[in-house]
Amino acid sequence: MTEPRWLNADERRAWLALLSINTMLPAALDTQLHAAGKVSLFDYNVMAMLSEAEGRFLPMSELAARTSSSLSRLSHVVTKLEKRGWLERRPHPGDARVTTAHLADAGMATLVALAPGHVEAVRVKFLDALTERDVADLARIGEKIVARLDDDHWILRES
Amino acid sequence: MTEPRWLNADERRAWLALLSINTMLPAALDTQLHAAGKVSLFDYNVMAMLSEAEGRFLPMSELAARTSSSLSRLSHVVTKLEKRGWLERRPHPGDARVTTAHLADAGMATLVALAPGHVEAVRVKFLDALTERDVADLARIGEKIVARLDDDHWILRES
DNA sequence: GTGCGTCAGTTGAACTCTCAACCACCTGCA
DNA sequence: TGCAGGTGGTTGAGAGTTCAACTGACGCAC
Repeated sequence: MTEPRWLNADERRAWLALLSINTMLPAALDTQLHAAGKVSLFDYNVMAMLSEAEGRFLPMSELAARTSSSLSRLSHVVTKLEKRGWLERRPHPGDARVTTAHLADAGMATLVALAPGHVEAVRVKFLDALTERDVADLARIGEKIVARLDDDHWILRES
Repeated sequence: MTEPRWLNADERRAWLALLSINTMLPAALDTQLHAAGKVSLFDYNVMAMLSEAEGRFLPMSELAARTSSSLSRLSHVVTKLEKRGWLERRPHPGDARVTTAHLADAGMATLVALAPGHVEAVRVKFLDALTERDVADLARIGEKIVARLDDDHWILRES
């Protein structure tokens, strides 16, 4: 039971800033998306990830990985989005354990309608505060943190 | 209605990384705190902010500002923590609209017991992935983002 | 081919958060 | 002095999230 290493000034600043961003940034983006189309940031992301996948579908577990969420959370949300006609669940032909989530045309249309406003909000609330250099640094540092939290996270697969 | 400015490669990397950190980091710290003492990261932070305040109390609105939360969310949580005997609400002598939240001795004891494990988790899950330089960069960039989201956020008051 | 451990996903209950409505009090101003 | 508007805070309902328990299906071992 050794004395814990408390945080130094920069560590504390970095941690407090991250903590604040963590609550304020999703809140701001949620507000914009909810006003524009009664959609949460998480809902949006689920659909965005599907829209970028080949064939616009993914197994539930892969979709959970790409949204950094639990399967349980995803399952509840997919049920909700399915009721709105934006998504569809289908059994996987090769493995009966697997369910795939497909982005329906109505979901794609919603996404297309929402995307410009959302991207603009991401810029206004976040990216516009930074220089090009900052953005590159943040990408690098952010990916280090992601790697620490999950060493084979999908966002590390490409780059 | 001009064409939206889509994200370039670094912007996309930075945004996706931040989004992932945003869901995974609180989840990891919540898990540790919940295992150690049935406390959420937000609960912990509420008590930590009070412990650092002079006299170990703050008006609800100031506490909300320091935890980047809504007054409503804070009020519910304070009610919960009050039931556990860790906090106490008191009326403000000078202004009857104001309620102050006081950290009780039992709350302070809980915090002291939890702090070493929590700080260690912050290091393991996050800071240890970074160099000194990274931490300084992140602090600087993070504070820029915070400023963009709330230009007189309390963490900007000191530095 | 039967049995056992694991994997993919779902569900319901308990808990948390958000949103809007509300109350009490303070402030300024006529 | 009295009332209009703003501030600080609480509450309840509804939406969302987590956790643990559960179902089926795969796959390998014998």
